[in-house]
Parts: sequence; structure tokens; C-alpha cells
Amino acid sequence: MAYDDKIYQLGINYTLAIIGGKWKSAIICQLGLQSQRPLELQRHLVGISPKVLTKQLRQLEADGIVSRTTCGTVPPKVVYGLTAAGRSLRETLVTLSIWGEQMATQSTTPITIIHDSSEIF
Amino acid sequence: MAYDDKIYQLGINYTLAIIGGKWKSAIICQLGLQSQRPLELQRHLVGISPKVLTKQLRQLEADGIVSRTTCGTVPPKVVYGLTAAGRSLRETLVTLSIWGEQMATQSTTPITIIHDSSEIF
DNA sequence: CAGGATCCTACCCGATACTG
DNA sequence: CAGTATCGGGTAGGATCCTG
Repeated sequence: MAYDDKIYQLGINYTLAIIGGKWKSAIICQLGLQSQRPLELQRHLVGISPKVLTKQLRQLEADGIVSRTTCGTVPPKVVYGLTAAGRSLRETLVTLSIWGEQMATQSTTPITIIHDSSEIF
Repeated sequence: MAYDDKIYQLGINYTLAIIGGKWKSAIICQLGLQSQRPLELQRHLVGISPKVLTKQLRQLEADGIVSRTTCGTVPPKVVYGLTAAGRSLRETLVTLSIWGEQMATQSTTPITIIHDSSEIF
């Protein structure tokens, strides 16, 4: 009963602690598309400030979700990407996405969305 | 592509907004076991205060995850349960739980693994 | 017993400016 | 260009008391 449920809860809380940040899931999604440099990320995540971006990246890095690669020193060049764990985490986000899309549209069947790119970015 | 990702994000954010509260997922887990009265919930969710419990329940109710049933007026009796949407949401939490359990066990801190999930659902 | 009303604290995030 | 420092605000959540 409550015993098993607590174990159950541990995994959930662990996962939520990782993706809980405001931009964490968006970062994971973006880096899932392709590895990117901070400035590229910042362009995609409209509204994020450099400070917050760095902080969330650091946390994701500490959690083993994101990898950070530095190439060069004088013109700083850094590339962020997903680790294996990050890619598997991204898979689980699909579940949340699908559920959310279905609920948001008050629909019981999977939806197909056709969008203008202008509407998106 | 970027715009697939954006759509993707909407569903994720929608879902995270619902389960984002500190006790939300625990409440959903508990009510998944069986419908309960507030005081029972409070006993299971060790550390939660009545105010916060009520607040999170109200939010979950507003999101269509939790149902609230009142029987009687003078000795207040209320029972909370999961709606159909709540039960389906609980299903998706399993994904998070499994991923979290796996990741947590791969790190240095040893924790007990969930034994039999059939007992929980 | 359910749950509202207050007060209070901590933390997350945003804006901005700065450094190597 | 990557990342840091500083300041400030909004808010979730905790503690406590109170009521129908």
C-alpha cells in the first residue's frame, strides 16, 4: 500500500526534479533535435536569459542529461548535446507530450497538427 | 524540425503544469490506489499541511484530474477520487517512475527498486 | 472534519551589466 | 561568445489559527 507507493513516488520525484525547471524540457527537446551552442539554444528558447540558460544547462549536466563540449579558448566555443540518459529521458517526455496534447484539445483521439512555421517562431 | 518540437513542447508544458505541484503526483498515486477522504490523504502524504492539500486538490479538480464528492453537511464528509483523465494521467506517471527508478539505481546512491507494480495499479 | 484566512519564508526566474 | 554578478519581484509552500 503506502509502502509500495512511496517507492513508486521516488522514481517520479526523481524524474520531476530533473525536468522540473521552467526551461528544462524545452532544452532537452531542442538538444534532441541536434547538439547546439548556447546562442542557438537561446534563439530557440524565446525569452530565456543567458543566466537562466546556463543555470539550467549546468543542472542538467550535473544530472547526466546533457553533455558539454568545449573546443577552443580564445573565441569561446561550447556545444551542448544529449547524453544517452538524456535521449532516453526525451523518450519519456513523448508520453507527457501526447497526453498533454490530447487533454488540451479535449479530444480522446490522437491529434494531427498542421501549423504555419510563422506561427511557431 | 523546429516546429514539430514546439508542438511537442506544448503538450509537455501542459502536462507538467498539472503534475508540477509538490504533492500533485503523490496525490494522484494515492487516489489511484483508492478514493480517499482528505484526512486519509493527509496521513499518507506525510508532511503536507491541510491548506496545501486542499489547494492542490482544488487545482487537480479544476484540471479535471480529481473528482470531489460531498456526502452530508453537518459532519463534513468528502471523498476524492480520480476521474477518467486522472487515471490516464496516472498511467503516464508510470513512465516517469520507471525511468527515474532506473536512473536512480545507476547512480551511486542505492535505493530499493519497485517490486510489483501490479499491486499499485 | 473540511478547509478557509493570514502571515511568512525561500527559491526560482527575469533584467541588466560586466568579464575573459 | 560563453558565462558571471547583482538586484528585485512573483509565488509556491509551510505554520498557525479559526469556522461551519
